[in-house]
Amino acid sequence: MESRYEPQVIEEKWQQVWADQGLDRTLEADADATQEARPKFYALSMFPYPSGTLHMGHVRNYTITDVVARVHRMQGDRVLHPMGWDAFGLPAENAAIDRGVAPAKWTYQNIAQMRSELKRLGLSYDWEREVTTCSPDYYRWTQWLFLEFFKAGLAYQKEAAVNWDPIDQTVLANEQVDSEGRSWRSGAIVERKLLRQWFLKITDYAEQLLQDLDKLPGWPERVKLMQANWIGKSTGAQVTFTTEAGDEITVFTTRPDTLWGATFMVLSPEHPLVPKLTTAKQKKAIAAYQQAAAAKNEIDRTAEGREKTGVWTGSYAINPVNGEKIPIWIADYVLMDYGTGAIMAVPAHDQRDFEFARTFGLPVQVVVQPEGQTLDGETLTAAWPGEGVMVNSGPIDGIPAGKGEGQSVMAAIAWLEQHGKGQGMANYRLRDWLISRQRYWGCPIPVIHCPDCGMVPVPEADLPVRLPEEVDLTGRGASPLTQLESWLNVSCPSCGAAARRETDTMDTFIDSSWYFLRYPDANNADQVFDPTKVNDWMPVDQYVGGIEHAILHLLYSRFFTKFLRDRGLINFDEPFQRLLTQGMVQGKTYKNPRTGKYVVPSQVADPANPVDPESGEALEVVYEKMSKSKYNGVAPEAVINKYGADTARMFILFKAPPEKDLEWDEADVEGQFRFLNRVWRLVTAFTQTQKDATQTPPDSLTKPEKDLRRAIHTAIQETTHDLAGDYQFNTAVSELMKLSNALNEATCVDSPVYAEGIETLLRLMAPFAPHISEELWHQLGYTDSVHRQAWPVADPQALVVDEITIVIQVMGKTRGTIQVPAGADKQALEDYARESPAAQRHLEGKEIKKVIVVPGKLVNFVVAG
RNA sequence: GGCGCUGUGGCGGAAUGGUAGACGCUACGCACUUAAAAUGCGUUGGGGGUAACCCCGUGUGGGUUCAAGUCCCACCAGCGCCACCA
Repeated sequence: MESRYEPQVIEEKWQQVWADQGLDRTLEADADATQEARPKFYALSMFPYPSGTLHMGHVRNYTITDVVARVHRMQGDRVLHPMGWDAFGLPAENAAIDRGVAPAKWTYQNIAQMRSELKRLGLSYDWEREVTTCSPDYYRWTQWLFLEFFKAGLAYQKEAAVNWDPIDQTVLANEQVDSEGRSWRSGAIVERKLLRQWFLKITDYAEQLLQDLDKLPGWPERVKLMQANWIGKSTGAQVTFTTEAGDEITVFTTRPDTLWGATFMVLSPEHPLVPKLTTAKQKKAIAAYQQAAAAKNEIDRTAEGREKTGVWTGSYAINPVNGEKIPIWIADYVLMDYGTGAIMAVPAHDQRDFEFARTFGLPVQVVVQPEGQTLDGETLTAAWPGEGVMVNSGPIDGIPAGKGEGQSVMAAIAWLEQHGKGQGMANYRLRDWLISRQRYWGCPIPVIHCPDCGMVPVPEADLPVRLPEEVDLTGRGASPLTQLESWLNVSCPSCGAAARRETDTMDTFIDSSWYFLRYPDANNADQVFDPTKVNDWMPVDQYVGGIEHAILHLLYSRFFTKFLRDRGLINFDEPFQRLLTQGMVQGKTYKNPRTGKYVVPSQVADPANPVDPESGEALEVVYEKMSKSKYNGVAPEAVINKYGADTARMFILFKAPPEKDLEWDEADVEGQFRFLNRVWRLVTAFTQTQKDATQTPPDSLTKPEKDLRRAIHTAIQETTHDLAGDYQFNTAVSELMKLSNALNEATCVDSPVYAEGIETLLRLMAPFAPHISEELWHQLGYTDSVHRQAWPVADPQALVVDEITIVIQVMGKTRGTIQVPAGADKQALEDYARESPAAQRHLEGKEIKKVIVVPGKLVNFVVAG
């Protein structure tokens, strides 16, 4: 009587057994001191925000990392594979506002829910190292790290613009402002308001963060490119202009060679020198322009497009290279927070400056003359940013002009430096990181404001600064922390005077910028971590997560790592050795192409030929990001209930390469379930006929045995290859299918080779489908876990073949194949090929000019005519 | 505007410069069944031929090579990131 594959039964059973046995507990470096030192492997998935339910994207992310962790365990590494919760953030506050549930309660309930869902996936986490960023045990050390930045002078306050909701009188996060610039809650047009904010000085690390991207060969190129773009280094020179009144205005330019063509200057409306430069006559106009610019939010500023606006200050500056007197304007196309907030305008060679000059009738001076043309400032219709020869440029006249580090730029920098008028330098687009949030559910910034001592850090012994849990959240007014007198009022740690706590909390990106450093020593109550343990486990060997974190999270984590290295806390400078950015999981939608509306799948009568039940129009089937409004979400719970976790895991790995988007298709899931059923029948049928699976293969094998053994060892070789380095889980799974097919077709079911095949299949399958592999492994009669078995190693002997297939080509076209002895040399191959019917057929009457022989592959005849 | 990535059957996708389409899904046919489901077997890029075989085919156009899905150049389409960045 054959048993049935019932994933629900065996999955629950084995999850319990593994938990009881502590199968997934991490092995520390000193755990097996008597044995040979084992290599460490740190496998990490980006930890989730506990929103309440698991979605398919999570399943994909964690399954990938789990397979990697399991393979490394079987290969003998000691593996760290932890999980935790990125638990601070807005949704908890929203839940509190909407439903009156305390953020902490809501968050911990969600964590419990998601943890139990995660456990049903059979992920091999060491749950004893779980971290939760909203727990005082964790954020105490977040605060401690903040103080390290503070001590190092890298945490500072300055005025910065925030999104201000004038109706609710509250600060909004960028995500709370819709595309039209309105508050998500009140619907009011969001204003910009200057408030004192905390920053981390990430710009100090701009150059290192850029340079060290080269140290990351295991990262996807595009992620590195995105980071490089974000850091945005440009090289050029800094030049100081002096006004008639003697004030200095410094500008940054990437084209110092065009200095001789600067005909005016433009300052950002917020530039501190503007009031001083403004003449009495211009005061009104300037003030009006500044006010208009300040009121504009980012949306308006970009929506305005190309139209150039600006006002003359009434003052002039002297161009340091030629002594010319040029007017100083203000305009909002010059940004205060890039470069110096001021530019020299070279309208002949910069399109923006050109447009500005034409709008306001300012002079245009050509200093780069392209070959074969004579540009004239009067008649120019667009700026010439290209190459040419320097003209009207005094000392650098006649030098070829190019972009970037071209000759003219180098010459100009050399001249500037020699005459003390400027110097070559680099500028970065990267800004300092604004980390303060005027919100409740976050890590409190551990600072006290004393009327006498000023800003005083909370002493280490007083950490953590606990986030009070008894608060009312309304979504209106300031953060509840600013109302909570019992919490707010403290005595100054330095002088004892009455003082007040800082009420801002930290950006949640801070919490996630160091969590990977906590896992190696997650329960340390005395230290942020034991450096020995962190230095042992770090860096993360394989990090897996969504591409949406390509810039911020990964950049911030790199910044933290470099900073902590500089503080002497750790001995490495990059946190993530290898990075895999997995693609999205998309759901199937039925979309009416005319109306753009989505139809509920249950209303589609014939899925093969979908029509709109209302209009009868044909629907198109498109895969898009899962969402309620598209009726295309698939809940992991439902899939596990129906097919089991093993099917879900296998399907997700097989359906697409990990970095590509994956189309969730029920029919394919069925197919995957069928495969596991085939394996089940294959192995259970085997255990009924074959008693001893442990026999060693005999010395001489029959042909079918040899063929099967080759299939087995090819599967080992290919699967191992697909799991090494560039993870190709989809082809690895297909290798498992091939091996299963080979065993199904094999005739030598009584041979020890067949038993070897069955065992190998289970071992190779264990990381992918851990439950069914374990169950069948035990059905073979073993009592130890399949997950504790060694990863199989391909036997080169088994891969040896007697005969190989050689391709016959004529003029590069394949004309047939021949079987030849495996050891045949070049000459023999050519001889066999000449005699082959395919060659005979196509060579008849032709003159052979050349024969290309690629041993093991092909013979190609090159003929005349 | 700048910088990148991707284009392969009905579909998802395989192919160290060397037999394009592995593996799977779908569809069709057959077997088993009273029937269905499940399962098993077969076919499944296009065209021609009874067959052996032949011709065409990896977004488009060129090139390199004995040989190109793969390398180079140009273009087209889709996607991503950055963007009044001096």
